Amino acid sequence: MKKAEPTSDVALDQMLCFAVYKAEQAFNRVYRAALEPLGLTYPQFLTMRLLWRSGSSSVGELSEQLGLDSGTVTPLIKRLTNMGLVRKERRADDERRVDIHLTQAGRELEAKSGEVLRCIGQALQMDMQQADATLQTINQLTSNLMTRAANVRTTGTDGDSAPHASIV
Amino acid sequence: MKKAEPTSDVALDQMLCFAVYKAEQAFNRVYRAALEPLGLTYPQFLTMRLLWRSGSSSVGELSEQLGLDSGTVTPLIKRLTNMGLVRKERRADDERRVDIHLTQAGRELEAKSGEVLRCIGQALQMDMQQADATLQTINQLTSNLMTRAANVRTTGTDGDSAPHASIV
DNA sequence: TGAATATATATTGTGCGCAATCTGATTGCA
DNA sequence: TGCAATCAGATTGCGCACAATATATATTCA
Repeated sequence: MKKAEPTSDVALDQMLCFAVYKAEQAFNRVYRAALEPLGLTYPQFLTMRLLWRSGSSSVGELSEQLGLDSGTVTPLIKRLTNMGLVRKERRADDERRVDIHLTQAGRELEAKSGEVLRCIGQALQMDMQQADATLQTINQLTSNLMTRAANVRTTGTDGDSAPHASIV
Repeated sequence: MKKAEPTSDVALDQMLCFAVYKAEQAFNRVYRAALEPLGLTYPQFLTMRLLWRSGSSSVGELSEQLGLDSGTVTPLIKRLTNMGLVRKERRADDERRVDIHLTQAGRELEAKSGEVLRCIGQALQMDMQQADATLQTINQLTSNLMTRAANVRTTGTDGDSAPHASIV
């Protein structure tokens, strides 16, 4: 019986994790260029988009929607505050909460966001169908990973129930 | 004629960039758990995989294969060195180059990598077909983005050549 | 009421990731 | 030979991202 190979013979480019890793890099780089005129980073832009939709939101709501924890969001908000785009206000009826409000400058910045998305849309080079299909595919992947994220360690050596360790 | 909306009405979950962003997060979290016994981070694991394949490699080669610049790779290597997994050696025939060699401990760590990949494979919950299809889809996306990454700013207001700024 | 518990946010420490810059080695060419 | 241009790595500074912890407010319930 053949001993299981360590599979280090599979190149990075054939691994799904690496493909996602590079796709994220690629998006980030395109956004970096497109966002340069606004002076925002990509996570800052996502945060501003949430605020443009809602007007204001608590730190916790933003964290949850972005999938980030307070250790990431708190300093991000601090930078947006320093830029004069948002304002923090402790909620009266629950003083643990801190609401983030757009300032006038923050509201005005939305006008420039359309051009950013147009840039990215152009870089994407996909029609709606293809973009949507890609979206579905990636969401399926994420959904699978999140399901098992908690109980990854339950494996053991249960043979072939894991379909392929080679492309992971 | 309808004025172009800022499209902040599109939720993050419908945006392709955000889907990729979250997929990367998900992979990272699954890997974080699976790599805990090895004491490696995900980028460190990728680097070790390259070295397990090649035995040794220059900083530049590693950077290029990982798609990262020296500002990321140099300190990463330093940490692997401190862990005793690799060793740096200036190349004799070109003293600008620094080769990274596996140590004995570094070589021995490969034995544990199979279990990591088995973990991830299990978390993925996909058969080979599906995983490969997903890989192709994502690589196509990355490839599109990288093509236009350089000349993102060339847009102007050229109307509808960009298929959709809404899902970007 | 008052003490445990839970919740919301902030802080600290570590490790990516990248732009900009620096140093030293190599190459090219006048 | 000698000096500019180039190249390989390293350094610095900033901004995520997350685990662990701290702090302050709310809630629960004995």
